[in-house]
Amino acid sequence: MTLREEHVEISSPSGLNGHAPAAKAATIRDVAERAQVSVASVSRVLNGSDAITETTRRRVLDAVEYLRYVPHVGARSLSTSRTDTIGVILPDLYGEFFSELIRGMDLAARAHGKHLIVSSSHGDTEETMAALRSMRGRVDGMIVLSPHLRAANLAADVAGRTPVLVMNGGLDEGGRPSIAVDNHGGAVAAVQHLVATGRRRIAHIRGAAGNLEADIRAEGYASALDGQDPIIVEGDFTQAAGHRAATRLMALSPRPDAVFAANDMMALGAMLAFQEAGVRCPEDVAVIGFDDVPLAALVRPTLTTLRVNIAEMGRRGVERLIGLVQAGANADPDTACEIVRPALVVRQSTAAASTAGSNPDRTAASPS
Amino acid sequence: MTLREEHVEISSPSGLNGHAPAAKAATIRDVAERAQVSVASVSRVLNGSDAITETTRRRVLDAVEYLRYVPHVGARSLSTSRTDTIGVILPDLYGEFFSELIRGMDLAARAHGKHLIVSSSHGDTEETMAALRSMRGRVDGMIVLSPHLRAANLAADVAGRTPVLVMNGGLDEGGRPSIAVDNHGGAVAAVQHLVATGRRRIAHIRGAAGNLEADIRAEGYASALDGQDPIIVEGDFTQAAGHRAATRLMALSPRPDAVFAANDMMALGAMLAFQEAGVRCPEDVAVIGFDDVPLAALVRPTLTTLRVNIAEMGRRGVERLIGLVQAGANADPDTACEIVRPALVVRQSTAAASTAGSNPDRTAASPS
DNA sequence: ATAAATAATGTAATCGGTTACATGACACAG
DNA sequence: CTGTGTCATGTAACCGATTACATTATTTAT
Repeated sequence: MTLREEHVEISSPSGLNGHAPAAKAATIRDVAERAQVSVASVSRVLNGSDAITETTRRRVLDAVEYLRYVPHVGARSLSTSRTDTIGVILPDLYGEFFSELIRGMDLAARAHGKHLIVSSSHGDTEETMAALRSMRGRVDGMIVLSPHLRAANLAADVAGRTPVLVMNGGLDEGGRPSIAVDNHGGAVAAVQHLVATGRRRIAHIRGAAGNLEADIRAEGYASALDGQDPIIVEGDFTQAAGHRAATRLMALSPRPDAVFAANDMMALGAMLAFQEAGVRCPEDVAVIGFDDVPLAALVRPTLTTLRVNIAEMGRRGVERLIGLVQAGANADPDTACEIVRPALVVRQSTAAASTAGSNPDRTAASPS
Repeated sequence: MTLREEHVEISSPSGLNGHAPAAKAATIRDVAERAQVSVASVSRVLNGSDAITETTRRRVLDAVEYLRYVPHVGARSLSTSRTDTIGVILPDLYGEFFSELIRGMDLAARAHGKHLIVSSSHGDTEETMAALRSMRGRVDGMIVLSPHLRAANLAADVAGRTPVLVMNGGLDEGGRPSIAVDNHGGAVAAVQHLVATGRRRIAHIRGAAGNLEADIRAEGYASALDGQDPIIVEGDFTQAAGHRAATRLMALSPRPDAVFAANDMMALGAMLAFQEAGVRCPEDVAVIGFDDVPLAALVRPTLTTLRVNIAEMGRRGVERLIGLVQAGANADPDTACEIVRPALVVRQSTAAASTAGSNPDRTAASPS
């Protein structure tokens, strides 16, 4: 006991609501002192682990309440070497894809009492590494999204002991735990759908060069063409690129009667370009996208696409990572690559040249 | 010096890349030992504060590199009582509004070397408080978005010493540092624009009841009507609500010749409903939204709306909060309410019944 | 009644940084 | 050659939790 007087605190004049004035944050020792117990007991009550008398528990909880005590996270993490935080490194934060992903991750994280640190790297490999380094030690595990295979693997390296879950769309992860969309299968399904609805000249607007998912989708497209020669134009996943690509496709003769765009935004851009040029969709040209962003159901004609349940994927990612963290240095390294299979969602944009109708099948909330 | 032998480390057989085997994470003491300096010097080098010989600096940095040393964040935060992390509590994570906001915040955070913890509360006041409590001590400051005035104020209370920046759309923040959209001014501008383009029966589709921003926009609408009686139908910010509301408006006679929806998603829903019913936009009815989500420029007719630079708002928020954190218990409490004025973006949906054309004035990138 | 087992609580070491203060080295003036 | 000031570095206390182990109280067995 120090020299400080020990008498019971006189309820402060301003303490009308029964709270301490608290000029400085209370520590576990303050709580212990006020509850007349040891710091060990306080810790035990707060972590619900050991056997504790009901009396003690009450006393501690009252003191906690009165002092508005919140454990110091840093101190806790210092002794437990856990942070209850997981880091997410994204190539970008723009667009509905990432917002959906974060939503799913947040859901899972909350459910497990974890916190989420997000950071974007603007697609730059070097920045990805920087983000990673700065997160190291701050999180119990990380989820890294990168369109480049190399970046993701480097990441897992730099991370050292920190578990890393890779989500970069590549299936071949060299034994790293990962989750990936079946881009190949999705592309094949898209082409087959177009073929099945009678299309014969199917073009592809591909994603950014060097982007792993773009490559795989393009490859899937080419492999599914039944005899027809591939018609591929470059894109970069933006709506503007889709617009430009469609313009180039219209200049071809014979003009393609179907377009498989590597993502929805490009598909939308293409649809607008066709519309502006008086080329009717789906009558003259069918359009199919990839992702099923909410927008796909809001445009007219509504867009046929391959649905990836993005939020669900984010949820799974977090859950999987938490598993990895708990496994720790255990055996059973969970080295699997989980594959998410996109589902074909047929809407108006690929109708067989005679169907119409209105079926706004999804809605999107927006706040403010 | 302990009993452990002190001889120079034999370069490990696996250390081909010049790195330590590192079975456990290196501490500052390991670095000090390897660099043959004291922990104080290591700390000084790493924090760049004090005077340090070039020789020492090199030795330390080499050791850091070799051991892949990363300071333990918890320990650091324990002694400095800083976390270099800021928390963001959102009512929801759904939709483009929040994704844009987070994007802007991330940008600013990175620029200042801060980390971002995000969490959503699903609009529930109780959950907002829970999120807040669990973040307390984990962050240096928080940004709280809440559509309910009460929640935001409670939040600032619960936070205790942690600085809180409120962004809830309410202008009257009782002296709390805040950033808010000028919802009233925006609504007035919307109505005035409709009046100026010759509309005479202007209806309003309002946002969710109890939502502060919805209330203010509705109030602004009513106040700007020049003599005309208000025509207000309920909504909840979703596209589906806009659709339903428009259906009800079409049943009125005489039918309104203009609709001001409290956000873009409802405006889009309304436009679709009109379109399906054969009511032409803008010829028969003008539609104006609020927010300027990327989608607004992608639909046909393109949507006139009030642009709020959401990402910029997020950036400002973080910057402002960092200011608050640095000010600390200083005087000059920075109690201002910063106001963001939305800008009218005129597009096709409010053309004066004779204009047409194609002007896809914005594009949106999407990744995968 | 006493020993042994069990339950509840307390004491103090520990985690890994930062930093006030102490110490040592060195230069230069006298 | 000594004293003094400056600069670089080292020592050790401290931040606030957790938890192994020690201690005390309580129950049960004999």
